[in-house]
Amino acid sequence: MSIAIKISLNEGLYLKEPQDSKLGRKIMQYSIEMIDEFGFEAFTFKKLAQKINSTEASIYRYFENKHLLLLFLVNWYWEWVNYLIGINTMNIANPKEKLKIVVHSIVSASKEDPGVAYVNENKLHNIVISEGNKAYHTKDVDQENSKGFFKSYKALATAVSKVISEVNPNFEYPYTLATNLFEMSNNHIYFAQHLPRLTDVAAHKNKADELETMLNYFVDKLLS
Amino acid sequence: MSIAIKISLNEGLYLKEPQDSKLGRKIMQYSIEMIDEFGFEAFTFKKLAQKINSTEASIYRYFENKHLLLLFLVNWYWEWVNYLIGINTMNIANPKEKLKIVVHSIVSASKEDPGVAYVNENKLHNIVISEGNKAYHTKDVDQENSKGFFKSYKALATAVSKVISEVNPNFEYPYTLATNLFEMSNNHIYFAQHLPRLTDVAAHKNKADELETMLNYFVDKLLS
DNA sequence: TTTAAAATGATAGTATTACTATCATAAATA
DNA sequence: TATTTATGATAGTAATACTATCATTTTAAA
Repeated sequence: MSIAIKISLNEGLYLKEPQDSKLGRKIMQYSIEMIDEFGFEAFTFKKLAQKINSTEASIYRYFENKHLLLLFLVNWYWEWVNYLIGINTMNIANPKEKLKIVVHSIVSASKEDPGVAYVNENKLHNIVISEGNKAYHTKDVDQENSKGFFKSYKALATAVSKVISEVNPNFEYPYTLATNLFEMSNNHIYFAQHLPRLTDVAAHKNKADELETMLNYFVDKLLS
Repeated sequence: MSIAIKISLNEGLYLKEPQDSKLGRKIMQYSIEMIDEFGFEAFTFKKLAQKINSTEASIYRYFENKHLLLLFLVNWYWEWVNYLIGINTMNIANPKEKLKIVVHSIVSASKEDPGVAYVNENKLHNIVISEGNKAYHTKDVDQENSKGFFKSYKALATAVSKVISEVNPNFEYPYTLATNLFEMSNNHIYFAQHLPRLTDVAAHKNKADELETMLNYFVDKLLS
């Protein structure tokens, strides 16, 4: 028996659901690899087409452009994290414990294997870390937002903010803290790797553990 | 009498110092205007050349490409904030008070007028908010970092982290908190404007004041 | 003031990017 | 088997991101 996970995303993000066809899944798999390897700026549909022995035209049948592909991938990751949080905190009554699990899920999502063959969660996580905020730092944010292209991120922020409010109902900034957890998580992994003077997370050791400890410290202090 | 402020930046950021010539200053002034208006992606040297009645070739004599121009502008802003912090906290003995002034300087830097005619600090601040992290989210970070292209940001982070450590010498994450203050400041202004579900800062009211209150709350809680 | 040097303008050209369009063929489905 | 549907092959276009060359203007030195 195998359980197939398919994450449903806003239909405006793609022209044709890539998860439903061989070519579509190849596009996902190899775009993740190539963006991770060469960076989003250097990534083009032409290069991707060559890599997977297809054509530019075929890829354009799935995604309007590479920005929407990035948005699709990033949304996929956010959905995945949200899904994980849901599973991992299921049946946990204690809010504090719940929030610890949330933090752990954010930091370690890429280590859990969902069994989606065409998504390398580790590489996708790297993309979210390095290129993720390009997904919403664009002149078209408002228009894209009105189409629901950031729904997954908002849903995730809302879910986490609820746990935060459970821990401390008087805390005035649950949404801020929620998004800040994601942003910090991404930023400080990136800083530790590339700009170590901007963080206290050491580059050498087990970054994820250190990051998790740090986030938990911030959370505890802020909600006490 | 007039005091001319000239912010010195890493020489690798430009081919020819733009602050020293009429054309150079025009490039700074109008690139700020155009990036703010149309966004970094849509901004090109060709369009800028047309705007200022110059040529692409001439602009390329000042900056290798638009990414380095962005880096230059963002560094300029970081230097400017650092300079302001230095001035504003001068002769303030109490660390807590000092840190409050630091926070205020970060949030309100763009409101202070340095008398640099060719830099609209307000628009530049918008650029830092919307496009700032593209400055260091690139495949060439490591190489650019080794050339000192992020020195200004690091210097700023170091300066703020020192004040943080003055307030609480036992706090283990002074650099993290310092950079987090900048990132939060930028993010939550942006969120309030474009993705309000991601923040507790209200879009309508005086965002800067609200943001400042929020940052002070975070700082106080974390350092208590 | 002349002269040389430096800065800018004018123009052209190239490889790449980001697409769109059309038609043929292969694969899946009814 | 017929017929949608998906993909491939190919071509073409406008814009981008440059580089190169030479003429002209501006500035600074002699």
